[in-house]
Amino acid sequence: MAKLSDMIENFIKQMLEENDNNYIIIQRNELANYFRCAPSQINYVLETRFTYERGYYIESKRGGGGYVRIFKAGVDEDHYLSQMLSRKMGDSMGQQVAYAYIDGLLEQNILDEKTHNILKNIVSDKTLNIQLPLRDEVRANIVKSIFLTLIKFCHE
Amino acid sequence: MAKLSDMIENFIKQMLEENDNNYIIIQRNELANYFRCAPSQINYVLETRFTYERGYYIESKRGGGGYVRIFKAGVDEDHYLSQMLSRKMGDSMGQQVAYAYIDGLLEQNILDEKTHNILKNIVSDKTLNIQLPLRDEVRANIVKSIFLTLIKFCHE
DNA sequence: TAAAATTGAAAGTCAAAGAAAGTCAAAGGC
DNA sequence: GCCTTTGACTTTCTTTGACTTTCAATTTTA
Repeated sequence: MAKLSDMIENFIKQMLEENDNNYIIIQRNELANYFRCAPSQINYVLETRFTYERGYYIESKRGGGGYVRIFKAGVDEDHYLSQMLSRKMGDSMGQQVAYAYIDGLLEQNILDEKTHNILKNIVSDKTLNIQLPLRDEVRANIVKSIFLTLIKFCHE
Repeated sequence: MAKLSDMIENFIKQMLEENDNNYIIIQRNELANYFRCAPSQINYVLETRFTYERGYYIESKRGGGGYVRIFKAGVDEDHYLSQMLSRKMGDSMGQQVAYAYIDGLLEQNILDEKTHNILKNIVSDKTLNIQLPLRDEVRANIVKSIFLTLIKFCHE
């Protein structure tokens, strides 16, 4: 019965949707209290679901008056794609990171669900079943190729 | 007494029939418990009876809140896809052959132009820049994975 | 009274425990 | 001899809790 993380994820996403800004501010302990879970559970959700690759950015402050601020990347498709490409995408990429990038494309409404699914399966370890240094290199190439193709489509 | 595997197979098929969606979600351990068998028995049934050649697609997640999701293709309306699926694609595939398969998906209106483009770039020699016996094997896997995933989405 | 220490209120870190599912090889039945 | 069945072991994902760090406000102290 471990849907807690999913519930928290959806809760945060809904807050982001309903908000006029591209960010929300939460109190970690308050949210943990609301869901009756350990505060670190919130960190877990943020670390696994609201990553840079998925188009999110987290900022926080400790101590009195502390907070956690969650940003969601903007809606300019072209900009989003080239940002992702130019920053951080290395020559080697693990399965989870690749998944995150592709999830981000769905969340930004750049891909529909069908394509999203196809691409995730393509970059899975199961499909890319070759030796490990190579596998992650091919995967990085594939993900980059996806972003490149999408950028081309922006300019048509 | 019918074999256990057959009983489990029928049970799952019935669940699929009675469901409005083209998929069902089960807990592996729960089902194993229901049939009083080892959990891995469920895997055996899935591997031998719910293969993609027969028009099924399996998706699963481990850990807390884990599940197994079984999709059934709507075979009737999708002549093309089910034909391709039951036909064996080789374990190795050159660029041109892969292109042909992906072009076919566009012609059958199974893919839109954007996705079609992304996929063709993925299976290109340029993206898959590894040594040659391996390259064609990975490419074959990718193309198969595409068709496999499409099963999920071919219900009216 | 200004710097320094104290305190309490956040958030962060990390590792262990728990909860599924996957793998694989050996044993059992026809 | 090939399907089935089982069970031990592995891997992945989630949840929890104890401990740490940071910050601001307040209180002490020179």
